[in-house]
Amino acid sequence: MKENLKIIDKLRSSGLRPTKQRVQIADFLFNREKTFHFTVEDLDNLINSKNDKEKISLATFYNTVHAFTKAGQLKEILTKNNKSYFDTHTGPHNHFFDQEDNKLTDINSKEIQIKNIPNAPKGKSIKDVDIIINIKNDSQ
Amino acid sequence: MKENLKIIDKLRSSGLRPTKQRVQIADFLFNREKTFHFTVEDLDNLINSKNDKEKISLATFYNTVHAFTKAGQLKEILTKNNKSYFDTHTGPHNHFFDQEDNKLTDINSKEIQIKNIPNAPKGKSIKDVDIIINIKNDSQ
DNA sequence: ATGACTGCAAAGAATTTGCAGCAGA
DNA sequence: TCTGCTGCAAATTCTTTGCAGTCAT
Repeated sequence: MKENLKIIDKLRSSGLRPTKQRVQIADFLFNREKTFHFTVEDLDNLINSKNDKEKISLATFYNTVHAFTKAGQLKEILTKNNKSYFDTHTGPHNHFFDQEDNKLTDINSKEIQIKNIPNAPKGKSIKDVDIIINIKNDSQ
Repeated sequence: MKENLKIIDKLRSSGLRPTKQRVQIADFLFNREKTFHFTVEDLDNLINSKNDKEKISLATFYNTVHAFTKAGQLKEILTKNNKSYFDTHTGPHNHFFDQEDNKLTDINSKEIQIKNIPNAPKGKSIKDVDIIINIKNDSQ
């Protein structure tokens, strides 16, 4: 468990106590090369299928994922699926969403440019911009 | 009810029977100047508060709105609210979403340009692109 | 010790479904 | 008449909440 020191630091620096469950979730989410897109249900399945013994409860997945999101360690992504998707890649970038298998894929932020973003209405300011490119199988 | 002939035609041309409920909903949605953004709950409230007598059931609102969407008369819009929003404006355009009062506003399509839309992955093609500009009250 | 966190189960919100009866063609 | 549509209620799905017990500090 030596390699989890940085995970524990990551938790602490977000004001989160490094509980067994959070360390396990954070380890699963953040100790990987490629960015990872998931729903809470995915997390539940993927993590709890490993532990035959101590299952982490759904409520804890929700709590933890929201805590990570609020702390800026995860980013929530919109989809046409009316479900919450999260992304371990928190920098500015956009996504393909495949409505046939409900899968998200990163798009390199450099590739897309939006021009002429209009001003926000009076009294409002722009918080962020979500761009989703919906894709489907080629029509055969 | 003479003016509803075009509504009835609109329904028929989408393969929908012009039932009393659908005509009433379509009349409410499409006989207006400005585009209209709504959730099913909004529709229910707005339409059923008028009819004291015959309320349209929630299931019918869902059925009808989905039928209209499939027929291309409505467009579904993504928001950070994990709720289905619909828009009577079906042409290509984008939206502001105000997370403080959960309201959508149209952005004139001419204003925004996206450059360098990447190619879809192998075997996939782009269906459409959703752009949402999230706004909030000015920080005071 | 104290405050935060977890797990469970129940509640809640949005949406879908099954099906009997009704209504448009 | 016949098929599609409506309305109701129950069911589903995703998410949140309340709270007692547990754990980190």
